[in-house]
This record gives sequence, structure tokens and C-alpha cells, in this order.
Amino acid sequence: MEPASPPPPPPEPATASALRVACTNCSLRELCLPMGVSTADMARIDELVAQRRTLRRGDLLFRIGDPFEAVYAVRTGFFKTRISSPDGRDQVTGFQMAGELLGLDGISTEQHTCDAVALEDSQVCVIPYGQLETLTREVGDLQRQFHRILSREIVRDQGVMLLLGSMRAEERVAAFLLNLTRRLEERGFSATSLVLRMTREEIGTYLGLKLETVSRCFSRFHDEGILQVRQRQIRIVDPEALRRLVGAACV
Amino acid sequence: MEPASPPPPPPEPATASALRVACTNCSLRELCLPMGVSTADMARIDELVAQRRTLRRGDLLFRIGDPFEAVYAVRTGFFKTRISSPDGRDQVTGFQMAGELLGLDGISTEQHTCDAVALEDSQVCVIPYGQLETLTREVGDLQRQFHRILSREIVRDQGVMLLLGSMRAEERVAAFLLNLTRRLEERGFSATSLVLRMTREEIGTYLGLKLETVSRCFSRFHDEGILQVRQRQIRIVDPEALRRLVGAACV
DNA sequence: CGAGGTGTTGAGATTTGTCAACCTACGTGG
DNA sequence: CCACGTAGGTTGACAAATCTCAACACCTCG
Repeated sequence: MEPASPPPPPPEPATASALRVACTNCSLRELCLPMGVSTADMARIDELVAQRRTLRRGDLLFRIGDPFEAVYAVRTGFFKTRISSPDGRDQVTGFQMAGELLGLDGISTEQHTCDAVALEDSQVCVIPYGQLETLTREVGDLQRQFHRILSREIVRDQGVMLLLGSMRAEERVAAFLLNLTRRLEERGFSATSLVLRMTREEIGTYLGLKLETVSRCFSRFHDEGILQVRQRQIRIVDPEALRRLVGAACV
Repeated sequence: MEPASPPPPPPEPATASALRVACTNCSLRELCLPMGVSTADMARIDELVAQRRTLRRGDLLFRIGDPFEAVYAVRTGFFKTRISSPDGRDQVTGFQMAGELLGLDGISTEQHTCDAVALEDSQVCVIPYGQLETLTREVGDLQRQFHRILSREIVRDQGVMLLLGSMRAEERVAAFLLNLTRRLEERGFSATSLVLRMTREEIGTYLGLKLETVSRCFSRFHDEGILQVRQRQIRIVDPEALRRLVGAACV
């Protein structure tokens, strides 16, 4: 049920799902859409997020071509987004965890341009887009945060381009692990110990590599004492080595 | 002076720069930020775009780390954006032509995260971001279009990820050419004849290939009768062949 | 006319992909 | 509770794509 990783403090007790649907009570408040919104305006955002949706592992939250009606905030669980070329190859465009938004791609054409797949049992807040547009006009803090989120997604994508366009296999895998652990750490999880929610193939499709290459990188890192790898259980023994590999920053 | 391509009708006569700075008079109106804004509201947008900036070939419009103050609409000319990893490799993240916005990356951290370089003498409209935020709250059509532009950039970036992550060299070059000609055609230029504004190396850095590989792809396409290539002059003889190569769509 | 930036081409090195075998973990049903 | 089937993961040998390095051609501009 937790996004990843075994030992660390869960961001919110399991009982929370019994509480009223409201950003006000949500521990992800300061990571998610309401970040920076004053408590005075928070009640208005609570109205926005009137509905939740629960997905089982493997379920699609939306798929390519679906009419765009809402964006979604991940509450619990883990997702991947993917696009596919007509001849069947696909590209994983991202992995999303608690507090991150899904569906922003749909604004431009009013249709979703990617599939969003739950990689474990997950729950999302449904944010109807029409209402979001209205409310961003009235609540400046919300507008600012929404634009920041859109822009951050653009910046993130450009980082992925750098990764895909200029890094070799080991660097890509190192960057992937550092990115994942940084985001887990922001959510209160361990920065050194994690459980991957995706297969080697999904990692490969994200990093522009074949699954065997991903596997070999993990094995090599293991042999070099950088990681302990046991299936999807990863412990990062030497994070500095990973950072050296990607040449610092850009993670 | 024109964005690319030799024979076709320029989107606006050269004398236009003598006119008052105003979207109302701008031939790019229906490609750019004001798209979809009613004539009643257009005057308010004219106030927004109070300033233009002229750049010579090679000039930087902004660079990584610059404080973010405005977004820019390309009026004439041609740009590339690039990010760089600490060890000096860089990645061209896009090429921008008339009617496209630059600087959206800066919203998230209030600093620019990429360099924007003019690839030929160019002119941009300066859109101060604070004023844009204010006006999008008041003009719904503008808000909608701005969000669409942000989202479109996300979708575009995901297309580049697909290209970088799953296509081979020839497919990438074919997709690049189709994308470029489609956008030129939208601006009234020829769909089959163009002048590249960037070097083979810049194309390569965009496509995640070395310049020699790009050059070899052009040569192969030439030998196969798909293109006529003479330095930066390109004529597309068999666009269908290019489309077959990238497997239709996703351009 | 020459210099420097840009583009082309070839030969060989390197990285990654492909294919195949095999191993491991996990869930299901007997 | 165990056996088995299946999906996922690892490893090796080889093939293919791309990169690297080097030589040279071309073009533009001073």
C-alpha cells in the first residue's frame, strides 16, 4: 500500500481514508496542488476535490484518446504513464507517486495523449478541470502553484531528454535511482532503501534501454559494491558513486 | 530573415515591424498566445506585449540561472533551447519558430533552466510574466490558451522522449524532418523545401546522435531518393517514405 | 585567396541489442 | 502444504547500431 520502501514512516496513517475527502486534512498538502494556498482559501480547494478513485494494480486511470475531463492527484500508490508509437513500441514517460499530478497532457487537445497505469493498488483525487480553471482565476495562490506544476513537468521532461539523449546505460540507471530516492525521501521514506514497483522492462522502456541492459547495470552496480540488489529490493550502499556516475546535479 | 525555406510566402511583410507593437495587427495571432481570444479582449493583450527584443544570430535570449521575469513569443527568426549536464555535455531540447513561446521552464523555480539561443537574427515579443498571470485571471480565453500552450509543450516533450527512447537513427532524422516541415507548413511555408537553420551537430544534439550519424542519415536518404540534400538546403522528394520510416503519426 | 567552420566519408572500436538458456519468486490450485 | 506454472530476472555469446577518430571536401566570409 505504501508508495515504495520498507522501513520508513508512512506519510499518513491508513485510517485517513475514513476522513472526509479534503486537502485540509491531507498530509500531502504541501507537496500537491494546494501547496502555498492560504488556510483561508483551502476550504475552496476542498470543494474542488470532491471525489476519489481507487484502482487495482494494472488498472488504467485513463488511456490514450480518452476525453479529458479532470486531472488526478496521486494519494497513495504508484503509476506509470506511457505513450506508444503506431507500430507498437511504447515509451514510459514517467513514474508518479503520492502528491504528483496525472493527466496534464490532456489539456492541450482535450484528449489524453498517454495511458496512466497503476503499478500497485492506488488511490487518486479527481480534480475536474473545468472547476480547477474557474478556481485558479479566483485564488491567486492556486493559480501560481498550478502553473508551477505545469512548468515543473516541462523541466522534468527536459531532464529526461538529457538523460535519453546524452547518457550511457549506467548513467541512466544511476540517474533513475537517484531521482527515485530523492522523491521518496521528500515523502519521508528512506533515501537508501527502496522497493521498486516496476519491472526491469518498465525501467528499460523509461530509460530507452532493453531490460537485459538494465539488469546488467544493476548487476554491475552490485558487483562494484554500489548497490545491494535482490529482485526489486534495492539498498543503495554508495550513493556518492551514483552521483559521480551522473556527474552530479541534473537529477 | 525568414524562419526557413526559400520560395514560400512570408507570414508578414518586412515592413510590419514599423507598425505599433500589438497582437491585433500580428499575422501570428492565430498561432500564438492570443489564439482564441475575442476581439473585444484583444486590446488588453496588446497592453501585455509592450516590448520587443531583437537578437543577432548567436545571441542568448536568456540563459540557465537567469531570473525568470517574462516569457517570449518568437516573432521572426529561429531559436534552439538547450540544457547542459555538469560535465559539459549538452542536450538541445527544442527548436522554436514564429508564434512559439520560450521561457515556460522558468515558471517553476523562477529561474530559467535552459539557454535560449537565436540561430538567426530574430525578434521576440516580451511578455512580462506577472502581468500575464494577472490577465489570465481576467480573460478566460487567454487562460485557456495559456494552459493549452503549457500542456502542448508537455505533450511535445513526451513525443521527443519517444523519439529518443525508442527510435533508431534514421527514424529520428525522418521524424525530425517531418516535424519541422509540418510546422513550417502551418506558417505558410513549403512542406517540401526548406533551409535548415541549425548545424548537423545541433540536430544531433537534439536527436541524441552524433553529427556524423546525422550526416550519414541525410546521405542515405539522398541515395535512396527520399531527399535532395545540399548542405542546409533540403528538398523532400518522397515524404511518404519518411512517414513510413517513423511508422506514421507521432510527429 | 586563405582560413575556419561545417559537412562527408571510411575504418575500426565500443556500446547496446538480440536471442537463448536458465534461474528465482510467487501465486494458484490440488 | 506442496507442486507446478508463469512472470520476472540474470547471464552469456554473438550481432548490429552507433560512436570515435581521422582525412578530406566544401562554403562562406573576410
